[in-house]
Amino acid sequence: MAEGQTPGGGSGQALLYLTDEQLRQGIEAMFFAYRGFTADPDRILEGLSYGRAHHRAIHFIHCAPGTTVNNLLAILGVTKQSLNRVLRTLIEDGLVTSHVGRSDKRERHLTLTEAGEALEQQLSDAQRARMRDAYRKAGPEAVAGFKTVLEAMMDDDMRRAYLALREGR
Amino acid sequence: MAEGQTPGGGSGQALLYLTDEQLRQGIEAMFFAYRGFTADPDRILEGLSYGRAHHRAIHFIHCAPGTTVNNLLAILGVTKQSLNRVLRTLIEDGLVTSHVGRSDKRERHLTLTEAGEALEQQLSDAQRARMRDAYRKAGPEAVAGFKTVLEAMMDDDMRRAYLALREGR
DNA sequence: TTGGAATGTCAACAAGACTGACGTATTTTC
DNA sequence: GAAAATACGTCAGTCTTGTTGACATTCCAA
Repeated sequence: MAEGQTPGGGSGQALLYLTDEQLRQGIEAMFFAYRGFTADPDRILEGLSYGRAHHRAIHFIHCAPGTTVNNLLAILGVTKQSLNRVLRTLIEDGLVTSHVGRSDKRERHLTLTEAGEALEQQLSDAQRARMRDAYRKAGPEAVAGFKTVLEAMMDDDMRRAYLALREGR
Repeated sequence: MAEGQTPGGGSGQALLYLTDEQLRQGIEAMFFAYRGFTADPDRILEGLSYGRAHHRAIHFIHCAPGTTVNNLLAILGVTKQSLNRVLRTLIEDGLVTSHVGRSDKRERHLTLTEAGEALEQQLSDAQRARMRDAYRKAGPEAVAGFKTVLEAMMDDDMRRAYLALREGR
């Protein structure tokens, strides 16, 4: 507890960006930015009877078509009961299809239907538009720094999942 | 819809960081990083009967002691009824005090008690520790870029609230 | 002084997370 | 071939945290 005000512990100058005050600002920036980050898709989903949970499922099924339920579970970090509620409505509404696996018939492979892809596009366009504006305002060097810090902030297994998704494309 | 793959529209090279794929990566990085960001405080609060909402209230009351309920409402972006439930438990448990305003008796001014400050320290230390590690790994230039992008990602009124908090200190 | 606006409280409800228990099909292991 | 493990679905119940609606108090201005 009571971490020092100058965490470097004597190296001075170069570590000014690690003061408690700087860190607190970063924490608040993260909080407010995340609100903006989710605001646009939330607005779109409001009208339909879907929520953020549906958005996340749709996003990752789009990224990894044919993924299994278990896979999705690991990425989203929720329980299967929780995911199942979401998936059931998406399948009922014809946005997602579930196919029994060929090699392993216990698995269900999830894919977006045409309607599902359309909604994904709509949500993704809105979120990317904000992201693009932010990136453009900030410039390429800032964006590189942004990603570096975010990556360092993840838990180890989340970073693995993140990097795996990048490679998969 | 169907935003182009190279959004610059001809400028080529310099705008490669604005491709849909780059933006998508940023979106996912944001998602995974936010999970890490909240993981440590969540773990601490798990044992106590508090959640993330309590953490947020405590954080901002700590930053602006004596703030009113309405003020807090604007920052947190929830309904007053929702905030009230959280505040009630915090007051009952002796972590927050609520004083009737002197000039305007409708207002309640909120402050952390000693116990409240202690919990704030504990939560904040945990969150800062992760932030500090991430910052240290990433280096000062990356951190500057990180903040620039986050700030550009906020809604206008959120950015105002964020900057106001920075100035207030 | 009276009526409207602002501040905050109480009650009821919904979304979405969680745990725990159970059932079924399939695969793997001994 | 029988037993254990895996993948998935479901039912039931709880918790946090958001919502709306109704209401009390206080302030201010017509």
